[in-house]
Amino acid sequence: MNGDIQAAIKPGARQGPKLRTNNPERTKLDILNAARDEFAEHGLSGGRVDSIAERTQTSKRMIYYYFGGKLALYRAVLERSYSDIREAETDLKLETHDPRDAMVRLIESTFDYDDAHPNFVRLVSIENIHRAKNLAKIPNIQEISKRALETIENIIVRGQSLGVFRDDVPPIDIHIMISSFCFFRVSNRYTFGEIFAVDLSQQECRERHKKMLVDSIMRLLQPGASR
Amino acid sequence: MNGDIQAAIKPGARQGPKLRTNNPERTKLDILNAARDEFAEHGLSGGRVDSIAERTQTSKRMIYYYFGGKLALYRAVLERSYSDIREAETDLKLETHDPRDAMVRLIESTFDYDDAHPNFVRLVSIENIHRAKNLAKIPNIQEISKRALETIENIIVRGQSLGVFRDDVPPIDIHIMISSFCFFRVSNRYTFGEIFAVDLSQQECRERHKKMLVDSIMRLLQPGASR
Amino acid sequence: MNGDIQAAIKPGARQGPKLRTNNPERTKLDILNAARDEFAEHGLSGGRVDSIAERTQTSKRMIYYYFGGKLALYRAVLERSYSDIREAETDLKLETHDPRDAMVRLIESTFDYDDAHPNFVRLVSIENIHRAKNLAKIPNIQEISKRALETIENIIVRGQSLGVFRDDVPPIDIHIMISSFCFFRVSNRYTFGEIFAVDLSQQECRERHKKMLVDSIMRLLQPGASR
Amino acid sequence: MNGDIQAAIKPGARQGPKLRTNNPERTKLDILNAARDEFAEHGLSGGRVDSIAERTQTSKRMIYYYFGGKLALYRAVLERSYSDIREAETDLKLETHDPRDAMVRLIESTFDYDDAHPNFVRLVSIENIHRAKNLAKIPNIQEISKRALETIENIIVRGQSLGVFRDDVPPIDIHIMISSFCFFRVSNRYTFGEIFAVDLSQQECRERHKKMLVDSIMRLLQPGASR
DNA sequence: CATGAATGAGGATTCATTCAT
DNA sequence: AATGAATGAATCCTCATTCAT
Repeated sequence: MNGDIQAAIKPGARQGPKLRTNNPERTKLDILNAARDEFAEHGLSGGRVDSIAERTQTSKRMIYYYFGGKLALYRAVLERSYSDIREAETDLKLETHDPRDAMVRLIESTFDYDDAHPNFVRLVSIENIHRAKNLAKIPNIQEISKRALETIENIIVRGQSLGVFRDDVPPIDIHIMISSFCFFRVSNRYTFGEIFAVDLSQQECRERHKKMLVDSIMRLLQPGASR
Repeated sequence: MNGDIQAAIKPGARQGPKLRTNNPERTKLDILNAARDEFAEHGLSGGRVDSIAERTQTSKRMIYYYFGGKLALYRAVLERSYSDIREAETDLKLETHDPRDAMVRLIESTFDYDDAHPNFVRLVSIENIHRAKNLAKIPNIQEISKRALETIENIIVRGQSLGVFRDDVPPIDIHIMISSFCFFRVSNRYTFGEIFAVDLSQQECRERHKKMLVDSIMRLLQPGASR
Repeated sequence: MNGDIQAAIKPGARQGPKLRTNNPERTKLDILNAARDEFAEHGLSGGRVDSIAERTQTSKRMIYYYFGGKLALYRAVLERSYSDIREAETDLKLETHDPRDAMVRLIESTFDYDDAHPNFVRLVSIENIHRAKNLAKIPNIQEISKRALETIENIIVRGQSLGVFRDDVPPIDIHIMISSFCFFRVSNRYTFGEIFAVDLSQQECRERHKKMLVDSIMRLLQPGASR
Repeated sequence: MNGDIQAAIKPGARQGPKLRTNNPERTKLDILNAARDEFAEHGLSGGRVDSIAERTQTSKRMIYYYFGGKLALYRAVLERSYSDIREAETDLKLETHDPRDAMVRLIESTFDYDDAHPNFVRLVSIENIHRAKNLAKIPNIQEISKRALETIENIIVRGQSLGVFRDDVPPIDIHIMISSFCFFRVSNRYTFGEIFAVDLSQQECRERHKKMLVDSIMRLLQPGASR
């Protein structure tokens, strides 16, 4: 019916397959990594399925084949990002350390993780713009994350029984205190840097901030009269 | 596909102006407020010009007439949000207070501002996703914000000369310490709430957190041996 | 970011506007007629929005502008098709005729309408494949159609009171009897023609069938013993 | 966009065969039945190869393996549907009955067949939308169907020679008269039901209509003056 | 100062089909 | 005899923006 010019070049559409892996897991992971980068960079609405495809070794079609759609892919990215961080956390083995020492290590590793994973931080920011409604759809998300809180609880309780930590601060509040600083200096690096003409990503600043956070939390946990 | 015939669009009836103000300033402000809400809710890429128009008393055409386009409108929203917050800050008149008292007031007012203006927090998060490149386009943005840092510097310097504050912590680090917590508990309320099954917006939690932050910063500023 | 070959020719997309009417009603009607033909020809799922656009003086974009989507457009077509036929029916003015004469006229006009409007017949067939769920969404569809039944009821009741029609056949059954034949010989023209190697659309056949239907219904309505 | 992460497609798990029959004929029949249901429900363009595969015990790949493609499968479904009905017709053995009695039985069995096989009715409607061009491709389709007409011819000729049937109505017209009513009340059940708020599938209505059709055809065949 | 009508360019998704073993 | 993996080509739809008065 329309055998006219259909056969002519369609420049935008020539993102053919670059590699036929015949390896589903590898292909899926390839897509997942590409999607993580794209969504971290542009958000859910700003991320383009075409751009994700261009970042992969396969075609756009495979995104739909393996993930079903843009939203489902975003959710898969979110899920993996959260299991990645929890995996990193469980590797720490802090239960056996002296509580003060364990706390310092926990603070530093949290600091280092956010600093080393700006894309994770961006994804979490993005998900908060969406009021976490995609995170809520991920099964077992609370299970996955529970361990983070258990770790800090364990350290604080042990410190309290040794008398080195005060006992009127809930572990979750210490957690949010630590997280907020580690997260913010990565997430808000740009507006903060623009407004105050500083570069929060510099090595010198990073070390100073890490020390300050440790200092701040340790002082906060110290038993004795508040102001 | 549109599932309901009732929803069939009647363009002529829908996009017309609801009110002919003949008052340019009022119309512009109306648009600006609508845009702030829309962008805060959905981000820059997620925000829809149509939706903004629907939130106003005028038509979509007026957005282009007065602001030129979506991006320019977003920047206008950003600019106004930042001048709003700086205005709030200058109202405090902290220069005359006792330094410790001034610091407490500064912390509490920062806390209260973010808590009371979640849309501002959201806009800043969104702008960070865009790496603050729109903020950078706003003339005098550093001028506008400089005062915030001057205020905290003034308090700390006065405290140091009175010997009530230590002198090895840069004012900007205290600022980021305060900001990070105040901002994060609003910006990351959703993912945090989802993961740990808590509601950070509750009155009881708000008061506890405000006290903790004040306590934490005052301890941090206290002269004397760090751990 | 991708200022590469985006600007190159995209042959498939060059169905620009052929005419800028600045006349919404005319444009809408143009689309509606094109859609009627396309949907009648290929059904709802088989009909292509692109093809509809090609049949019009405007672009595909206007279909979405005025109707919202493919399904909504299909429903608009359906609605108009049904109001068209009811309009034709109300023009008959059969209430004043002798009942037998009125019945003959009603039968003949029903026969002629379906014969002259194969696209209407096709649309109704198509809508039945969809189990009339789109028809059900049209407001007042029963109101629109009620008159058809009232007409036949009026004729039969008058005939019964004059004793020329039997009174044990419900008007709606007479209606379905008439409709089924008029409709079927158009709707099933193709399979019937293929199987029995006849052409139901020929003038001679049409006249023979019309006479037979009138004869059949008049015999059916005749008072007196059934077999 | 897929609204539920649960629905994320696991292609490997979804498209695999559920049963390895090692029985080609059984597999083909399984596919054919699934295809009949799918095409009857959604038409040729609306029917999905994926959906057909899901209805079977095998994989989508087998459809191509055994039938070659969607269109060929549709034609196979059509062919089988038509041979099924002709098989039913030849079972009647009407040649030996009294003509009037045979005619009644023929009418009733036609009525019952369409009533009992709505999917056959739907397929025929669908094929008419396609102007029977697929039916035309089926070899021997006229041969297969010729018998239906021969049956009715045989009855009418015998009735005419006995003087119980008039001789000015062609057998094929009686056939279309019968078919149209039997077919229409199934094919157009939905639009008719929606418009007139009746349910043509109810038992009471079915019996009333069957009686009326028999009455109508017998009156039509009755020798004697037409109106 | 204001606007109703119109739209090009993209963007997400679906579908029948083929590849390679 | 059978299949898991992969895909080109549409196809529907959306979005910021401009035209013409």
